[in-house]
Amino acid sequence: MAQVIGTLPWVVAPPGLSVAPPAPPGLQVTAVTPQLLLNAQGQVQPIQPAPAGPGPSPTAVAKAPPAASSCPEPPTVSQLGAKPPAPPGTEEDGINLEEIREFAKNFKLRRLSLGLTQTQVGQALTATEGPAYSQSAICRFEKLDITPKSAQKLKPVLEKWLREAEQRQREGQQHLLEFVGGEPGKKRKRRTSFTPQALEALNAHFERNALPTGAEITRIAQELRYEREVVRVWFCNRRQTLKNTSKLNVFHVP
DNA sequence: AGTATGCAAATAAGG
DNA sequence: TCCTTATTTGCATAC
Repeated sequence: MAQVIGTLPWVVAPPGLSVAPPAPPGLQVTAVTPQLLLNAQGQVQPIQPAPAGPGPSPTAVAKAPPAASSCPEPPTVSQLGAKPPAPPGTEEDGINLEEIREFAKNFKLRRLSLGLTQTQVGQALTATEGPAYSQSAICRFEKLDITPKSAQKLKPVLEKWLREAEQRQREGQQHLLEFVGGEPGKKRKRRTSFTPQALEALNAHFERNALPTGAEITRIAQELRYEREVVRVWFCNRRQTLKNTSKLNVFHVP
């Protein structure tokens, strides 16, 4: 059977490594994130020409699609619980929902006892070997706003971390939020944030050709200064989004 | 300040 | 290798 943690080739990016931007002036390194301090990833971000307005106004993102958000979303744990017959022993695809619910509740309680925020837990998990999760993930887990499958995957990770965190507290609370363990670095690649300029360019390319060849993707990537893979995936996702939205519109003619 | 959440990157799985 | 489809997950920001 498939196992918990997937096997990702993405190497963990040790925080605090210096980027070597071969890029021209006006280089931008990943949008500043308030929640996570570590950026690393050593990814060269896109150049940022002259936007438009010299004004200091920060807000300038353009909303393209009107958004018809109602895709076939998978049911979350909490939703499943609201089903008619949901007596003791609720199970979904071999997953004990009750147990997960209980742990989620418990987890939150114990997290609070440790005096930690979701953000801190997320950071701790990120610093850890093994899978990393964000504040969002912790939040969703506690609320059970995730699929049973995801919850099942998260549970052991949180369980282990919590146990060790409590133990560390018990002993000298030396190193607050860190712990070693788990396998070698297997972490999800950090999510790329495209600049509005880059998105504009990407969309322009997409309009001309939604299915660029490998060579074209390479060119675009170089032009925009993003990893080729990132650009390739962008096109895949863009196609998917387009397909999904138009599919919806067929049945929803306003 | 923490937490919740919308949109969309990133990933998994089957060609 | 890279596509599609389905899904997981996180950045950014709203609350």
